[in-house]
Amino acid sequence: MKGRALDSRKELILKVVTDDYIESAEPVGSRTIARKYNLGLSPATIRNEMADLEESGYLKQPHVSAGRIPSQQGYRYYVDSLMELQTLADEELRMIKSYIESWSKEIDTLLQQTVKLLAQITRYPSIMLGPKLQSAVFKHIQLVPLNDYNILVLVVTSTGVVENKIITVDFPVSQVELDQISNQLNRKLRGVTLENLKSSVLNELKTEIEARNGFLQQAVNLLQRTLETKERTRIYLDGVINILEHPEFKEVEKFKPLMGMMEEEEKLYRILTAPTNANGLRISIGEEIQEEAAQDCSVITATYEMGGRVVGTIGVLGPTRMDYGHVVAVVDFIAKCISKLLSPES
Amino acid sequence: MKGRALDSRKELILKVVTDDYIESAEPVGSRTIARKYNLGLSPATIRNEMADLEESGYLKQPHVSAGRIPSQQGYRYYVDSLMELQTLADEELRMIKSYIESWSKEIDTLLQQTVKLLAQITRYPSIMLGPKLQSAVFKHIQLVPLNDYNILVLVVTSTGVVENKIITVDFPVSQVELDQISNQLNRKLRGVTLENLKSSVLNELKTEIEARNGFLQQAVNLLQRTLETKERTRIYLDGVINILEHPEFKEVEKFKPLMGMMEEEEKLYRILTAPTNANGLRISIGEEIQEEAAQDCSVITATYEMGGRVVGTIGVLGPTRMDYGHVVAVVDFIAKCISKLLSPES
DNA sequence: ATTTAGCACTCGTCATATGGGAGTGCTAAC
DNA sequence: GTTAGCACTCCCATATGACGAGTGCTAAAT
Repeated sequence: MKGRALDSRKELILKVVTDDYIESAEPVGSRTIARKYNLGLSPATIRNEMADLEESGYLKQPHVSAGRIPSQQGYRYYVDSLMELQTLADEELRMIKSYIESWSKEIDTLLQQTVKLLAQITRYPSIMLGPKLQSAVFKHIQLVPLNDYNILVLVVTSTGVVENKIITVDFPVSQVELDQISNQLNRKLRGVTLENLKSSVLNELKTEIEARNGFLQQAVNLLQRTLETKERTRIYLDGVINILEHPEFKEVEKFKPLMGMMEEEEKLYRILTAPTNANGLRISIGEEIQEEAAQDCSVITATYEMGGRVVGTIGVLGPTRMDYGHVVAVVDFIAKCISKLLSPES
Repeated sequence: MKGRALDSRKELILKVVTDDYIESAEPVGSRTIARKYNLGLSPATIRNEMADLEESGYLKQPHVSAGRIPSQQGYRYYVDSLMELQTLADEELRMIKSYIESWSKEIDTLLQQTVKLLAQITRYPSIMLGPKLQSAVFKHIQLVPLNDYNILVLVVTSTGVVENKIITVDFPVSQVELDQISNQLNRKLRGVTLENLKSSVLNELKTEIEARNGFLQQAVNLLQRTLETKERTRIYLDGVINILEHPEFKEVEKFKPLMGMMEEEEKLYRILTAPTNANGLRISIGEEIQEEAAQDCSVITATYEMGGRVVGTIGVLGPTRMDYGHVVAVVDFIAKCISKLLSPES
């Protein structure tokens, strides 16, 4: 009974119930449906259908004399087959346009602005993962001595991302020596992707220069250590306040676990990096999110690219009773915008 | 009547009322005081004193048949004259110690950890302002061409802080040319504080090299633009969830404006940079905070230093009914810790 | 003059009762 | 297969009243 495709009238009713519940946040009853949407069906018929839908797991009742609301399975069916993708409103396009026009070349600022924009348009908390280091192309390395035993390693990649790490060494190294090393490394490594760099190039380099140059050897080690310990890209979060607009969180106790989750980068990271399907879009509903605190939430994410490669994820968190049709369209569109902004052709 | 010093018995009662209210979050009545604290006074006497304290503005009543709670003026008097500074608990010292031992040399990570620690110990939301750029000492500049018209300007300061900015130029500049420029600038500027750099040194340099070198001229302009547009240091925030533990925020509507405020860096910045007194400690109560959304809150901040100069602020936000005696001690102590960590003597 | 006991009064809180309304399932008629 | 009718359930908003904590005031005690 579960999971079977529904006949078209049941689909219609499931769709109407879900649409209405998403809009009103109130359980929807047969009478409401008959009155509000002209389906040519009497409340009694609708009741029968709803009872069937409940039995097969698509709807549920908060309590016996209330209307129906979609179950997780119901939302899933809705999202997969029933939902109407919305087109962006003029106002929204206007906001996006003005955002694109005033984009910052500072990647950090740009990402911050992007996630703020997404939160503003969707009116849900929005989360974004910075671009993966791996897919960037090596551009420049600079070694700056801070004092005798501490060296600042700067790695610049093709899009202006700067990674920096402080490394402690056992013996003093002079500025001049460091400059030499930087220069040699720059010559050798320009144009290599960090991924390759990490996995193979550095090791080749190491054997190649074996014994030829003690300092260079050291420097390669430094670089390797830098890339290795650079654990995770920054996470951007904005619009947390938006979720408080929804009645399901009007009690603090409901909101608290979610707030806790959003303060743990670790958890946000896990949520955003769950596997996605081909086109990069992903919708996770309720328990599909592997996260205790978000059982009553849904997450919509899209991946974004940089020069044709997927490098990061942007997404929205909301109650399961979320405006899927709208948010999917927005997230998808904005992910495409950021991909364009990050892939320089000029 | 207002603001006059209180006689010792009134002080005692104001202190007891405030202490008790901070602990219980319930209005405190004369009977409670007489029973709980052995002051050798009858409830009636205490009532009379409380009536006086209310008349002169130190206490107020939520409603006529409830106990008293401190007014803003009452808290102010408490904080200035009555509060007992607590000493840190062993557990807290242990946490701080383990934090110091595992400190990260990445300044960004270090600040993140610090504010998390503060939030954990105080159980209030904690905010921290990154070190002001101005007081840092110039260490290194690097110009990296990203493509023909975009140049990444990297400025490294004495403590390993990296500022980066992308600058667009009108005509292509080659890597070699940029290297020359970087080198020259590095020679000239090493050891100068950014403050001096911004205000005078760069201008001197500009006139000095006038016409001698077109590129160098350009580069100085770049540097100037970089330092100018680097508007504000990053703000770190953690432990927002803690404030939800307090009954004054059990209704979402009370919490919402605060959440909104904490998502606006602009506002956090203003709160943290209000003027402080000599020793760097500041306690702002209720309306003393120039921020609509925080009228029922207090902020305790301390400044921290880097090589003897005040460079930033760290603080805690809580309800006016805040555990001042405890939080002041912790904030002060942690500010001193971070000052030590940031002022390298090794 | 100050302190205290006593007392009437206020007001918020909590538990209980009550009625209305929205919605259901079931049955019988269409 | 659909629908009208109806009894029934259960939430919710409102009213009610008892209770208790706390007050101010007055008068007596110190």
